[in-house]
Amino acid sequence: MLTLRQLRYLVALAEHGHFGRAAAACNVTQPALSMQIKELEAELDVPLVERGRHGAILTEEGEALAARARALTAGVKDFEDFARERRGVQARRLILGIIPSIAPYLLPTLLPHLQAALPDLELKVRETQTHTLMTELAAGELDAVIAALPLAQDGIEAHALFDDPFLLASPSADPLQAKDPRDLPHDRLLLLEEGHCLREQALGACAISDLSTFGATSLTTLLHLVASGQGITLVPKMAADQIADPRIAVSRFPDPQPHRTIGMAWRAASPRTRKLKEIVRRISEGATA
Amino acid sequence: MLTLRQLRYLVALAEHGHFGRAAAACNVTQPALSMQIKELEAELDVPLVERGRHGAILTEEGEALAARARALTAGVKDFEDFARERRGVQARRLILGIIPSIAPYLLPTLLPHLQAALPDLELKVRETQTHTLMTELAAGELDAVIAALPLAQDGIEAHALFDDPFLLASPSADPLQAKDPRDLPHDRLLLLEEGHCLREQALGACAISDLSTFGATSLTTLLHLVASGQGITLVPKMAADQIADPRIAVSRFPDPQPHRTIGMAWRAASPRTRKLKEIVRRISEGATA
DNA sequence: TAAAAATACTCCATAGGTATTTTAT
DNA sequence: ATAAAATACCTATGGAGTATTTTTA
Repeated sequence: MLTLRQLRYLVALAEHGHFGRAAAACNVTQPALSMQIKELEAELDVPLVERGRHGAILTEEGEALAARARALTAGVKDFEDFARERRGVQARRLILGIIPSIAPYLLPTLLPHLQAALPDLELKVRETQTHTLMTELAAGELDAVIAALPLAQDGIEAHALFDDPFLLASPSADPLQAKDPRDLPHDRLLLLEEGHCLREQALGACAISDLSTFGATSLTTLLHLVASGQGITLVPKMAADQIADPRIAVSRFPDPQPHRTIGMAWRAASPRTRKLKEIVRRISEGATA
Repeated sequence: MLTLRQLRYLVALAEHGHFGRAAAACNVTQPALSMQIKELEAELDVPLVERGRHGAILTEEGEALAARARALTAGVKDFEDFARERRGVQARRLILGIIPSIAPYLLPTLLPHLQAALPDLELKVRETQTHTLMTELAAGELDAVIAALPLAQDGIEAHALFDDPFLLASPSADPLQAKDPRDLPHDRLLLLEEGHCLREQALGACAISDLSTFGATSLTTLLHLVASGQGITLVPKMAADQIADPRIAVSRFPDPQPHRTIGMAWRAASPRTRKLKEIVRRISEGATA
């Protein structure tokens, strides 16, 4: 008979790729975890992990099953939280994931606002790229994620918060007036590195399918490059509003302005759905006001 | 630490409302199940069940948690099936739920057709009302459900199969020509009893919010009543096509014809998604051809 | 007072720990 | 040669069984 323990261990193993470390993460010894994984493989009659000198790497089936196991353990977490919520001792802590291109601009206004409106809420924030955030959200490590839409996927629901238009940043020494984003000089366009959603969104706005130039690792770096005259880039309005460097010229595109929609996502089964919707309401009201 | 066993027992208890019978269903003794439920209550710190002379009835929290537990255990079942599917020994058995107002008309053509097209499929059919079917689907007791849309809900996805128009059945002795369904004489309208989706759909088509007349328990009974001149009713075309009784006059409504859309639903996490989509494709092609 | 669930207890399966061996690079 | 995982073996926990008591309608 399959047990939750086996699923938890599988998730840990997938996470760490190493029996010893996975075991440590579960507060058990390595043989204990090894045995349970072995047991799981026997029960399912599927090899889940390839053992090797450099730790454990999951087979294709192992990965697929680990993903499902993650969803299941997250579901169990929600089950427990739900019970806690019901008995009145609602979990005050809410762990929120935000992408780096929003966090520094949204949080300074958002945190005090939420703190005042929902004083019995202890917000914890984590900041990384969309992909990682969504994995962690699905695994129940985060309660909600704020990032650019679309975010909905299996078991995850997303709600729009506000639109964030893209502006054009160019060197003041050689300024460029924003017109049709599709007519921007590709060879001067600077972007973030692969994996940042901002890169994909900017490419989308410019109707470029691929650009093989080097990618910066942060928006700040990108703006430094623009300031020093190395090229132009697209900046979300939230970020553009805070540019103080006189060497950067910011210009608005004519309508229809290219933009991304920022939204918030959470597990559809989350027991905090009500509170999360409340937060969505407050943020989107705050944004339009 | 929460265990799957506890969730399974909770589901069984919710199902049977009786510790002894729930235990029997789990192939354990009554004290074993009692202890686990007690343990679960202690862990969650929530009373789940009210013990009484007439068995066990779940508290409000108990019901809510049992519903979640059902979804979780279904997820675990899917996890196991997924592994089986992966290792090639795909489950051939597929348990399909169909509502009574479709089954007798769809199955005779559908079953041979599917049998021929997918010979490695062993279909088992269960026939009850939509509500029961959807509960069983969510609990993993069924693999798919064919009923009138909308069926989508949390964790369940649904696809349209075909439209099924409503026709008007009236006594041949006193026939009524189908015109606007909203103009039908309410006092002559006969319907199924509460809980049958056909009743709600018919009421919807006629734009009636409520009708306090007695309800028949099956479409056949309903048609007998019409045949004997007791009133009129709406019949799905599938059923109407098979009416042989000369005492019943069937007439088609002018466009836009009132209709219901028949669809198929399954758990979004089902490992059989591919095969189920294949079935949807075959049925909807068969319907339009 | 009788059906249903809880308790008392005993037993055994199994998860986990420590020590050690095997494996793969 | 050495890190990593498997194996061997022991212990202890806890889940399940039988027998019995308590509860409640």
